[in-house]
Amino acid sequence: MNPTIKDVAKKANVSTATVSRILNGLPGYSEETKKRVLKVIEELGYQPNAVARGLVSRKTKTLGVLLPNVSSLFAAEILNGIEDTAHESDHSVIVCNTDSNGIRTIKYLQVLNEKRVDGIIFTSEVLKKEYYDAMIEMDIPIVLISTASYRYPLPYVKVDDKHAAYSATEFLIMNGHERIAMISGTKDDPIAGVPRVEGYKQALRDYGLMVDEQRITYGIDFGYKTGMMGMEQIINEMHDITAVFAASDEIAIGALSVANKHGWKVPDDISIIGYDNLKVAEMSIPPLTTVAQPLYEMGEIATKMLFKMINTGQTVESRIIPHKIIERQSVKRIEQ
Amino acid sequence: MNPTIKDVAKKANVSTATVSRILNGLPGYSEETKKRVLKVIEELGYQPNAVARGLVSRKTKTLGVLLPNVSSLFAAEILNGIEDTAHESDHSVIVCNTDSNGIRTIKYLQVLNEKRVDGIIFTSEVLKKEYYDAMIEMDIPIVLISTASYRYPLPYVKVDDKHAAYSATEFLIMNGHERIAMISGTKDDPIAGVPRVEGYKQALRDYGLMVDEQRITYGIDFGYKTGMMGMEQIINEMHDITAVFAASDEIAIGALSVANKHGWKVPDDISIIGYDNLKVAEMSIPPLTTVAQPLYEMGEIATKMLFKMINTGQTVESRIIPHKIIERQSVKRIEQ
DNA sequence: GTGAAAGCGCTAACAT
DNA sequence: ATGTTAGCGCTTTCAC
Repeated sequence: MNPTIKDVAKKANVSTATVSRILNGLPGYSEETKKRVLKVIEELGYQPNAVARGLVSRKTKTLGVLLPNVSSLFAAEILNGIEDTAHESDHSVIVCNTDSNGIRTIKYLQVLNEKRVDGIIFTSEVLKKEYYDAMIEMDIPIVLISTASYRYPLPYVKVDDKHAAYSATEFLIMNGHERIAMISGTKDDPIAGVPRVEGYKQALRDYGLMVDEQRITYGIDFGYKTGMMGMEQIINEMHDITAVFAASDEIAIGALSVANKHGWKVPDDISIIGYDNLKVAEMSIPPLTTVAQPLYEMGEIATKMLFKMINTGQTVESRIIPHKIIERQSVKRIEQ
Repeated sequence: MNPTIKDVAKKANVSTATVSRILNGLPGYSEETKKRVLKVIEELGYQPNAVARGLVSRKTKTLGVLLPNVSSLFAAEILNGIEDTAHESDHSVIVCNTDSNGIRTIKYLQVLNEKRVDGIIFTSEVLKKEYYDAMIEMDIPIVLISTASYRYPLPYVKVDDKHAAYSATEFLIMNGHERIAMISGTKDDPIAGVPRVEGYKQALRDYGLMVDEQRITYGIDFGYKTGMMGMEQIINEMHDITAVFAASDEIAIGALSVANKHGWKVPDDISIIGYDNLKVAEMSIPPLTTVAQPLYEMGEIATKMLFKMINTGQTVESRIIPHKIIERQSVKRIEQ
C-alpha cells in the first residue's frame, strides 16, 4: 500500500496541513520541520496521490488530444510537439484516436469531461456542431490544430491552406511549368480540400494560365492510394502535363510510385511537389520538394496557447503559421 | 459548474446512494425511480466525476504507455493498437515520450504512479535496473513490448529477433544470394542489435556460407541515416555483394536512396530486405520486401495481457509473436 | 509556525 | 427498495 500524507504527518509529528504546505511550497513552517518532513517522505517513499489532489484542486494536470489517426506520421509529429510541451509544464496527455468517427469522438469528449482534463486539443478534423456543443458544455480551454471553424469561436493553429497551395503552384510556375495537374484529397473537405484547390486555381489565374477542371483529380482521403489513383489518371488521360501539385506528401509519394511503375522519371519526365513535409518526404526517391507545415511546432504552439488559457482564464488569438517551400529534387526547372 | 451526484439526488428525491447504484448497475431500486433519476441526469446534463470515483475505487481506468519516440512510425503503430484496445475496454491512455532519456523515463514513471494509472506498457527500450526498481515500487501490472528483460520477470510481447533475422537472411539465400551484407543498427543493443546480427550469421553458417565481419555495418540508431551510411560503405568497399539485410525498414529505405543515388538499380543490381514492415515499406520504390513484425497486433495483445493482469491480479505468460516475410519487389532471384 | 476540521464527489457498508 | 454515513487522500480556512 502506498503511504499517504497522514502516514508522513504521523511519523514526522506534524499535521497533514504542514506536510501539504511543504509539498506545495506554501509558507508556514520552520526550516527544521521542513527538513524533518522531507526526510520522512524520503524514508517512506511517499508519492502524493494526484487523484485526491485533483479532486480538491479541480486541476488534473492532464490534457486531452483528439486525433483522427494516431498511426499517421502527420498526427505523430503534432502529438510529439504537444507531448513535449505538456511535459515541460508537468502535464500529461491522453491520446484519443477518433478514427474520424462521430460517435467515437463524442464518446471521447465525454470521457475527457468525466476525467476532468484541464484542456483539449482537437486536430485535423472538421468541427461538427455536436462536437462544439459538447465542448462548450465542458467549459474548459480548447485549441484547434490544422482545422478551424468559422462558425464557432475557438482559437486555432494552422497554416493558410489556400496560400500554401498557391505558393506550391507558383513555385511550379516559376520553374517554367505551364500545364500543371493537381491531385487533391477528399473533394469537399473544407479545410484541406477546397482551399488547396482554390489556391492552385488562383495561382494559375494570377499567372495567366488556363484553369482546367479536367486536370484536377480527387480521392477518398489524403493518402498513398489516392496519390496512386490520381497519377494513373494523369498518365492515362492528360498527355501534356509537365508537373503535378499533390495535396499531401502521402499523395505525392503514391504519385511517385505510379510514375516510376510507368517508367516516367521524376523530375525529368514529370515534376511533383507535395504538401506537409513529413519525414518521408526526404526519404523518397527522389527526395520530395514540398510545402512544409511545421507540424511539431504547431503542436508546441497550440499547447502553449492552451496553457495560457488555462492559467489566465482568458481567450487567446488564433495563429496562422507560415509555410515554406522545401526544395529537394522532385521538381525540374524547364525552359520555354 | 458541473452538477454533482448530490444535485441529481436532491432533484430526484432520492439519496446519492441510489443514484450511485443506478449509475453503476448495482441492484437496489425500482424501475420507476430508475426512470426518474435517469431523467434528472439527462436534464441536468450530469456526468460523473471520474476523479472522485477514482479516489474511492482506486481504479482510474487509465493506462500509461512509455515510448522512446512517439513521432516514429514504429511507435505510432504500436500506440494505435494499444489505444484501440484500451478504448474498447473503456480505458484512456497517457502517452509518455521518453526520448530514450533515463531521467525523463524515471520522471514519467513517477508521474504515472502519482496519477495512479491502472497499468503500464513499456516499449522498445532496454529495461534498466532503475526503471525496474521504480516499477516494482508502484506495484501495478506492467507489460513490455518489443523488448524483454531476462534479469527481471516482466511479461513481454515481441517477435524472436534472432529468428526473424535468420528468416530474412535465409530468404535471401533461398533466392540464390551468397554474398550478403548486413546493415545493423546500434552495435550493442541487446534487443534489436545483437540478436539480429546473430540470426544473420547463423543463417549464413547453416547454409555453408562464409561469415565475414567486414560485411556488417553498424550505425548510431535504426534510422534512415544509418541506412544511408551503411549503403555508402557497402557500395564503396564491398564489390561482390548481391544482397543486403537491413535491420529495420528505415535503414532499408536509406539504403535504397543511396543505391539509387549511385545509379544502382534495386533489385537488379542489388537486393535489399528490410525488417518491421512499416507502412512506408510498401510505399518505397521499389516496394520493400521485409520481415514483418505485426506492430498493431502487438500493441493489442499487450494491452489485453495488461487487462488480464489488472482484472485477475494474476501474472501472465510472455508471448513470442510470429514474424513473416512480406515479399514485394526489392529482392531478386538470381541463378547460380 | 502549526493544527483542527471541513469538504472535494463519489462508493460501499450498514441500517431500515 | 432506499437512506445514512464513513471514508478515499488531499487542500485550505480558520484558530491559536
